[in-house]
Amino acid sequence: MREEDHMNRISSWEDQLPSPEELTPLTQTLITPDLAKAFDININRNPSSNPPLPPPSSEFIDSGRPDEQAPPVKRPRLMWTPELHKLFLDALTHLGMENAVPKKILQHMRVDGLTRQNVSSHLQKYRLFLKRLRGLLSSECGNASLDHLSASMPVPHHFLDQDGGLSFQGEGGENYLPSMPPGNRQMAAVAVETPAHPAAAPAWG
DNA sequence: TCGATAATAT
DNA sequence: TATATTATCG
Repeated sequence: MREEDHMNRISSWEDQLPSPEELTPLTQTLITPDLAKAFDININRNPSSNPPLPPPSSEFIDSGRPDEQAPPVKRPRLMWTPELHKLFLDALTHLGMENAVPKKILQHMRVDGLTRQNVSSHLQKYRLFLKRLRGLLSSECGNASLDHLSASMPVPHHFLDQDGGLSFQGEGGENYLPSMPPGNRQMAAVAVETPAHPAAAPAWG
């Protein structure tokens, strides 16, 4: 039940996806469908529609205990939902890759329950992703400008694949360009205990 | 203390 | 196997 509920949340963002043409053409020029395919860009799609944002927070971890044994609380595995990743990219876009340090990213995301290490880990994976991306790009077209570009700004994942592989896109018609929502960034990190997915398709990596 | 990288666990 | 978590180093 939990898994389905979770998957339902994911489906919502994709359900409200705008047209690919509405997205910034820059990424489409940068990342070709083949490239996206190379990274196995795929998202679980579910025939259900749920509200964009997941239910309230799980509020794991209670650090309101100065003394006593605090840390024996096992932190469930954090799952980086597309929404979380969007906030992550949003922070990166605003801060810039140069100033994109876990701490600042964490502060910018303002996600309850999210720790700096979570962001650090995700940032590590993301940088690894960009690294591979750059490698492929420079190897393909041998263009150095792409190298600078990907190094100076976060590369949004606006991949589109007709075969079913789809990438991340804005929820309500917004893309990953620097756009600060009014004040609706009250989001909580959701974590699931057990994967329950035998071969869960990776979100973007 | 923080950030980056490597190693480990699930 | 891929991912997040943990550990180690600068």
